[in-house]
Amino acid sequence: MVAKKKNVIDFSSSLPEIWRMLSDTEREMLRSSARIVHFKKNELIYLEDETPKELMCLFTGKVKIFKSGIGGRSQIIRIIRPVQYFGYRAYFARESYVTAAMAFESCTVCMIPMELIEKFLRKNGNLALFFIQMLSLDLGIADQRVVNLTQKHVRGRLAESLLGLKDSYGLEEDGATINIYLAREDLASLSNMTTSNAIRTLSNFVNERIIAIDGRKIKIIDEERLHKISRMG
Amino acid sequence: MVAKKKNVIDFSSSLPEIWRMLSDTEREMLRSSARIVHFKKNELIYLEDETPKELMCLFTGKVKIFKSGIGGRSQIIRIIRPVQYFGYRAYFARESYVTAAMAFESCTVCMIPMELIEKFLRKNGNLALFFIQMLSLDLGIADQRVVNLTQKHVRGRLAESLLGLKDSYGLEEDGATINIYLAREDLASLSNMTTSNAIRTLSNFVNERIIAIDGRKIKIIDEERLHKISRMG
DNA sequence: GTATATTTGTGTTTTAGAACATAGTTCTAT
DNA sequence: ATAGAACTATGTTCTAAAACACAAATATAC
Repeated sequence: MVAKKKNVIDFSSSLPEIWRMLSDTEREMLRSSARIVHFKKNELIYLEDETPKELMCLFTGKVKIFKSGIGGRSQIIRIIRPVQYFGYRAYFARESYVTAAMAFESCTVCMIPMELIEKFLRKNGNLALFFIQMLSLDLGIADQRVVNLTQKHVRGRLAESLLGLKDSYGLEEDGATINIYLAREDLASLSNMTTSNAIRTLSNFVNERIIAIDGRKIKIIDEERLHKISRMG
Repeated sequence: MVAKKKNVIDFSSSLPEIWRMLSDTEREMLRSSARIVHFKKNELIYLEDETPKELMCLFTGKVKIFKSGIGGRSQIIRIIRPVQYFGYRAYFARESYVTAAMAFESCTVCMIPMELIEKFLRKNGNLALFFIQMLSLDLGIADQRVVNLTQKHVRGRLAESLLGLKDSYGLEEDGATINIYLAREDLASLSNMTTSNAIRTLSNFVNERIIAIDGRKIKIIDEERLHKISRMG
């Protein structure tokens, strides 16, 4: 039997920022306490109200971070792409998770005990700054999102989501199709609208030749128009 | 002439968390580079697109952090009370400010060069953790706010804002009147609604004996009802 | 491979809240 | 002290988007 892949993970390329900032001893500690976990499509990675214990780094796959709101209506807060870190905010805030995370598709995630990370960053100013910068960027995005979701109309919000998905997950070989396979319901939850409205507005975009649809696959035809619609709200 | 108050600021009580974590040398450096600035009611403290240079700590007064959204429609993102730090996120993210800050009322603010703070926290794990924790708490609040502002109805959002104002600024001696003097327009901007709707909904709350109004002063009569309205959306 | 569940699509109805209009009231500046 | 500006209040109209209803098309499980 061939050696399992998980034992020969190249952390230096998989955990780029963190790995680079550590000393040799720290790297060894990290290597021995990190674990790789696989999640199937639609599997939950962590749940609201759980106690955060590990820093997670998405190696492969796609993840959504979501919140269940009023009357259980759930809302996607952000999406994670390889190689991004997630799951650490609540630990640092000394809170339970206020969000949940689910695999959009089959995923591999590296889990590192948060105690270890906290220990490292107390000594390692660069690592501390790295986390401060990630949190600061996310907070800026969250502030922007408040304005976008509350002030833009349905078309603007959907256009913005499509552009955001393209930014996060890129395009397929044809240079136009967004590289994600997403249910209309998720697209709606990301854009803060009902599923009906996501479907309807998507159809409108097709009629206006801004996008093309093949099942769940979305091809961007007129990106400039999308930008304009997103900007105008 | 009497010595100016600003020269005898007691940093140990005014900058509680940060001061406590510093060494004597660091304290001396901070003392010599910090400056105290006074802002009059409605004066701008910093502007969108400016370059962030200083950590700010509100000693006295009340401050709003706001963003101008689609078509210049402005929205209050968060409010600051004494003694809270603000104005540092954009520096850490290596961005320009994406928000602006304005004094609700006459304020004193302590300004500390961010370069100094960054230098300190690279060496000082506790200080780094302090900023990480503040950012993590704010990010959690921002995520919650996205759901609240997009899913709750007007009544729920207004009830939530009133309770938030009470939490931030407390009550007056009567144990019921919220200790802030706020225009309806600001209350609307905080709750993501039009001024008309803020006024109308406030009137409804008065009719329902949940609150009482005397000009801009708001007295909470039935806090339990407010909580219920806020929770139900 | 077929049955069942889920997702997608579209038309219709309803409603919350924005937009607008106008008047009375309270600040604020000189 | 008074004029003008800004804020508060309330009624009316209009509209975007939610809610609902029901096919049709896919996906998933057994």
